[in-house]
Amino acid sequence: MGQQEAGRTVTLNRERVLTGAIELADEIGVETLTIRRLADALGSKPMTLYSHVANKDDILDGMIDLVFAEIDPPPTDQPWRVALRQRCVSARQVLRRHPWAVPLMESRTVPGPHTLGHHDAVLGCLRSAGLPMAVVAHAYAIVDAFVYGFAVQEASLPGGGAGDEFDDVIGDMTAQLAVDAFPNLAAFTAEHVMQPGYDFGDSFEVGLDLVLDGIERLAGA
Amino acid sequence: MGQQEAGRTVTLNRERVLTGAIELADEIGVETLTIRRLADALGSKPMTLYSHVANKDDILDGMIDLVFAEIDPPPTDQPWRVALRQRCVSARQVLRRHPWAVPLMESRTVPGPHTLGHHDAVLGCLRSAGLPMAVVAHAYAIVDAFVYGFAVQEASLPGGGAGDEFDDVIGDMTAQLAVDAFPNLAAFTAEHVMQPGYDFGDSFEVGLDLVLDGIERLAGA
DNA sequence: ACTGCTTCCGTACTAAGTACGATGCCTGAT
DNA sequence: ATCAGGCATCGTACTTAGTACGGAAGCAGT
Repeated sequence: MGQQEAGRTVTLNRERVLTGAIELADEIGVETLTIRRLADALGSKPMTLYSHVANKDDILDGMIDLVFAEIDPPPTDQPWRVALRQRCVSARQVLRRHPWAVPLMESRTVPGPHTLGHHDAVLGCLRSAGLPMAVVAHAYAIVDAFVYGFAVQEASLPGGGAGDEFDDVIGDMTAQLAVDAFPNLAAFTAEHVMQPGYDFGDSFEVGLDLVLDGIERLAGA
Repeated sequence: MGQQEAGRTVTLNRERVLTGAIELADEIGVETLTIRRLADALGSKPMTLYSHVANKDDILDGMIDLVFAEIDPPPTDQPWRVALRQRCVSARQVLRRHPWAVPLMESRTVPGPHTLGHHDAVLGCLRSAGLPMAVVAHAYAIVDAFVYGFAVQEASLPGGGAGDEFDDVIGDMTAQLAVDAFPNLAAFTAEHVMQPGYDFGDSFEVGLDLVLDGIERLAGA
């Protein structure tokens, strides 16, 4: 069993298929992730994977579940705000590693065990703080909306973060028709985005704290 | 020219292809949206579409751009907070009509004219309010993160909103192993989600106002 | 009616998911 | 040591999807 090269070890199993799929998706994206390419990356053959997973959807579901497994749950020995903040920062890091994850979530409606466990932990964090259920519900929905939404925006940014081609794209765009047709966009780009030191990601913690402030205020009422 | 049935009118053009694609995607989702099915829906043939669009990616890009065109820009005769709120509510409605839109955005990096125009209008709303550029940047990033993220979550909810199958899914899940393994999730579901009158969507305006509060506070500093 | 353009579409090639059945290695019993 | 059974692996092939290519069909202007 096993294979000749590429994949390091012996027998394939579900776990190995899924982690391989995640690594491949990180490299080439989910759109271009195919069973054949995945099999190649694992040093295996397409049909072999089907002994360990039901079908491609099963792989996709499993990938999402493993992504949730990567997110640190909120620590239980901290006040809820601190704990929730930590898990959000962790979530953001994970989603940055796997930019395909949030969009994929839209189509997967059956949550896996790690996903459920993670949600359970977050709800536990909020519930044990004594917040009323209605506030817990709002808090979770709002905080995750922000985290997921920020992740989507970061994912759709050109470039991996280097900024070179990003500047090029924006530069070209600006030079063309943008200045006349889209004056605000042009000014914003020139006066802010193109300035040294600008980093879209800086808005994350600003927004997160702002959201947590709001939740806290909600809890007070 | 034209065709025998289905599609209403005569000659095909880019616009008709794109709106047809959007309608089809609303019905069957983007995943299952194929050139062949789209051609069928338009009463045409696969290859015919290629005289009006470059390829499938071009269709996808065009769909996203039309979605942005559907979102009402912030009214210019209102204070920024009111104006921004209105455009966010509009955006949320549009993204609810087109649940596939946000996930699709992740993979499209070339914005179309309507997209640029919309962004320009929102930036104009914030800039004309006299907010400093840094605040404008944070505000836009944070507000849109929330709007997009909320849309993704709503899209991944089971059921279209009827709630029947939603309850079934959750009910089954709860009944199984959930109560022991995921006590917080179980309690949350039983005590809150399953209660009559619960609507996930209610968190949107709560969150939106909370975010806008935060932005306002940011602007004050 | 003829030329040429625009629009359309029939055919066919390639990539991708995956059903089916065969092959070959490993284990435990003789 | 040999052999039967089982399981992981894979070769083949069918189906669906994107799309290149070249031809046909309707219309304008001469």
